[in-house]
Amino acid sequence: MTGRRRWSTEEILDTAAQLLRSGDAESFSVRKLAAALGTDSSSLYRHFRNKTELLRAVADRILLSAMDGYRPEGDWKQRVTALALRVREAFGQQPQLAAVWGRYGSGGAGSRLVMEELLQALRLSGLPDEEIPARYHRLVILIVALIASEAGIGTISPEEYEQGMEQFRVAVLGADPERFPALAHFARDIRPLGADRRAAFDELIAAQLARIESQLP
Amino acid sequence: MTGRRRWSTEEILDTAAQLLRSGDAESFSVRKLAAALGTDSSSLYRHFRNKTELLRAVADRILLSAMDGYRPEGDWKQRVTALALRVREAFGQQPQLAAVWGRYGSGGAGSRLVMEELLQALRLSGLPDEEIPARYHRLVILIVALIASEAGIGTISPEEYEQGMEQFRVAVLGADPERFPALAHFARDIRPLGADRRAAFDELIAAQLARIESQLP
DNA sequence: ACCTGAACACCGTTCAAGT
DNA sequence: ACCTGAACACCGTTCAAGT
Repeated sequence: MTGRRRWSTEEILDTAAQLLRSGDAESFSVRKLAAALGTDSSSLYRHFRNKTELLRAVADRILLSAMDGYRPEGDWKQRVTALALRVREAFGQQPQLAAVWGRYGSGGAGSRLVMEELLQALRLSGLPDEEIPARYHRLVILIVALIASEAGIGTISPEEYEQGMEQFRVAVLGADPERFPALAHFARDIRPLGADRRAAFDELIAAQLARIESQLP
Repeated sequence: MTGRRRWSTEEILDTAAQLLRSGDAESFSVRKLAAALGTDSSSLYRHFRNKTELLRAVADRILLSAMDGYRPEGDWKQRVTALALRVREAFGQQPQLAAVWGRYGSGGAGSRLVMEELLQALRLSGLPDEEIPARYHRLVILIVALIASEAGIGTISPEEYEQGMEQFRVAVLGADPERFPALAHFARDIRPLGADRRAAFDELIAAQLARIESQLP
């Protein structure tokens, strides 16, 4: 409408982040982003090689915002826990970005901040330097997998969620006690995959940190 | 070509599984499945409400095949570990089904077998019955998250993988030692998210089992 | 009663042609 | 030098019309 106009990469990322934050984020597309910018989708391919590269850049900003105002506090275990929770929290608001991050990583300024803090915390644990990269790697795998998995469940549409719960109930509550004695016995207490994620997150991280601690020289 | 023909749900699932197993599985679509069956995609909507329901049914068969020939062996920890590895192995061949499973679960005969075996193993641990559902839930979250996350990384296209590695290397190897001392120090030993998944899987499960053990009454 | 063709409302990405 | 329109090659899903 206003004629041609050059968009900076920054403006594009901002608009994308905004679009993803808004309610209908489930159906983000390059075409919708272009429409929000008042241009055609083809113009965006000057700034990004493909949709993944664009989303990775936005995911990195989530990490950046997660680290905003961060101050390390407490012992190494508290620092790792606080860091993991911050990242989880930040992606909890943007579940589809969490999925991108889980698959491709982000590889920008935000991920550098997170990596640095996690490594610094581990260095305080008393682990010898040679053992830190492997422990670091496992912690990253754990944290990323838990956050991306939770986010994936968080973007299920209500109809699909209901379909899933229906089948879950049939499988669990309808289990024949002869063939599935344990399942029948616990049926009423078995929770679906999306339940109690925060508690499970805390506990699974704590277990891994306890494991590291128990193996200190 | 042979004129009209009624497809059983079984035949559809078989063909879908076969299609997903074959090389170009990355781009599975309802239309391609219909083409493989020699019919139109619209016919399939008589058997499934939507694509997710279809894929969930196929994912359940993966669990069924994972449990094929399974015999529990060893103590409870060995049983949990063996079970988790079997499921991981089965989905390793079908990564896009792992993604569906991680998001929606399967809720069929296969998932019932897995739930039963996991609960039976936990019952042998010595945990009191009241504590079993919560521990079970955490283990499921952990196992599902790790398998789905690994599978997600496994379906990245070579070009996208290379793009990601490029940015990863820049972020890690290019870290300024002043601002990122720990990252710069460990740069050469930091691995990408997809590396050493099997070892990380084993170790993260083991940590959780050790945690349960340490909290036995 | 069952199946199908055609359509609807979308995608990501490319590239010749325009200004 | 930059942007755009139009096209390519797809999607999942619905439903009137056919047999």
